[in-house]
Amino acid sequence: MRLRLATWNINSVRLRLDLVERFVRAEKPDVLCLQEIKCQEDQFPRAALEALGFPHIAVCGQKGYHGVATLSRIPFKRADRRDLCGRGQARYLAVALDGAAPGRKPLSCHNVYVPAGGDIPDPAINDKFQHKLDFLDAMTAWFGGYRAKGKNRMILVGDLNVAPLPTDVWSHKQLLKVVSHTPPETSRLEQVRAAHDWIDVMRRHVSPEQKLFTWWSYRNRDWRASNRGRRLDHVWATPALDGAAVAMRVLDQTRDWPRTSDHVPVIADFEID
Amino acid sequence: MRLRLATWNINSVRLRLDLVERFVRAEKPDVLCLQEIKCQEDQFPRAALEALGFPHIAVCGQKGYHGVATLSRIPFKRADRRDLCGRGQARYLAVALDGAAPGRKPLSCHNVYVPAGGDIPDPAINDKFQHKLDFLDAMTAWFGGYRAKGKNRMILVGDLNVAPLPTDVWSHKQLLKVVSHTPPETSRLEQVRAAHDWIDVMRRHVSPEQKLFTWWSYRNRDWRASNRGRRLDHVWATPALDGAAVAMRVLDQTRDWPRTSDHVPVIADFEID
DNA sequence: GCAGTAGTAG
DNA sequence: CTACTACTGC
Repeated sequence: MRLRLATWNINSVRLRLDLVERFVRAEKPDVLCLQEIKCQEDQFPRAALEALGFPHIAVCGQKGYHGVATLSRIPFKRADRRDLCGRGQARYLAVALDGAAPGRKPLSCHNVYVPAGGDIPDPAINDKFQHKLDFLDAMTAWFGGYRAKGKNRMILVGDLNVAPLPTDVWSHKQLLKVVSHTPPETSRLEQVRAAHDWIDVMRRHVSPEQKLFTWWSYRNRDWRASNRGRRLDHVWATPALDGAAVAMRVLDQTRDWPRTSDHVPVIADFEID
Repeated sequence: MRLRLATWNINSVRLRLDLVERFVRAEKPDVLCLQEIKCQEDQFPRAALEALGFPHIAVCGQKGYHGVATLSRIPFKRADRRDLCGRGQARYLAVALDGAAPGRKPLSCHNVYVPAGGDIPDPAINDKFQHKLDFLDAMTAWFGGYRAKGKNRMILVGDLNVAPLPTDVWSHKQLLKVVSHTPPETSRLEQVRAAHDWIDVMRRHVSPEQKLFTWWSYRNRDWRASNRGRRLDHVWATPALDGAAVAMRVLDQTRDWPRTSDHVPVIADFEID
């Protein structure tokens, strides 16, 4: 079957429910992973999103900040909300997409929101940066520990808050000392990736020599003209899914929608057997 | 000449500039008195309101709260910002409308925002209520002291935050202990009125037996059905203008406008010679 | 710049 | 319910 998966840091799902609806009606993803929902589970607009065609919804939320949710047209089980580095924050939600290929090999979807890391890239004086590095290390440990890692069919999506490649930022040189593109972050993200042999699906579809962004700050008034973006949102897949990712698109037109998120959605189409 | 004067507690002029424009284009007042502009003078949208046909603008503002402004199509002079009871708040602005009848008898317009008074109608335990009573007494002293009071042509408008008559509230009985309609307030407002022989222009046009409201709380979701309003906004004139107020209207349709103020405008037409 | 929080004010 | 003040976070 064809599976369309989308990820979007929505920056408050309650405030942008109308934009989620607009996006879903236009693109019809089968699975939609949201980050920064900024609400508790009981405040999540579940009914409206069910009505939009997602009967299966899992929410991992907290008050005011962070929070992730996975919406699905197809059934899933074992929604796993996990506090990966023990700070009591809602940043990781995994579901087993058993409805994607009933009776066949399992497929799981891991929705992640990595800490942004604050302003100063020094863990000694900025605990938020320390937390970000710790969280990335915890991801390495958690996913590295998955059994039979080479055979598992897994998709990891979300706002990883790191732009790993020089072409993932508008200026590699200017951003080397800016949180999201510093060597301690990019090297740790590479450790996360390598520990599980993750494939960077977006870069399978867009050459690493080409600039590719998913986030533009609200502070740039003309985001498209200045184009000071970063690729903070990612779609990864395990080697068992290599070749299954048949298409990928970054929906940057949503960045012009009224009162939108500073992140744009990323869509990946998988051909699952 | 015919002079159309309007008063409106706008509850943030910056947030509702579009509504002011809509009102002005529809009703074309010559003088518009705003209360609760909620900004300092340098934040006031002067250019936009000049472009709307008010070349003469006086602002008496403070940061965040209160504040009054008088906009005029016709020239005025001597804008008098006055702290009537010495608490450093922006609540009173008078202008001399010499352009209304050039070379003739003077005409002045006094724009007032009386303190709301808090929740508990007891000056001993609620200083905001004390302030309201003090402010009303200060108005009595200030206007009572105007020279040749019987001959002066003066108009006083604004949000006086008192509903003096039983028909100025939706339930006289239920509101007798609610700030805005308690005896200490209504008796003090009557002292203000009597000390200068002010005429209650609105009640010259609508019988005191008829309910008449200018404010409906945001908390009533269906304001028109429940109609739990109060007459907090007023238009007064000195006896020298008796008979000059040829028409009066309460613009309650604006209460249905999107994101509107909880107060509606009051328009009074004067035939000035 | 634009979310959320809390408190104050109306 | 809807303004404002601030603060925090991204």
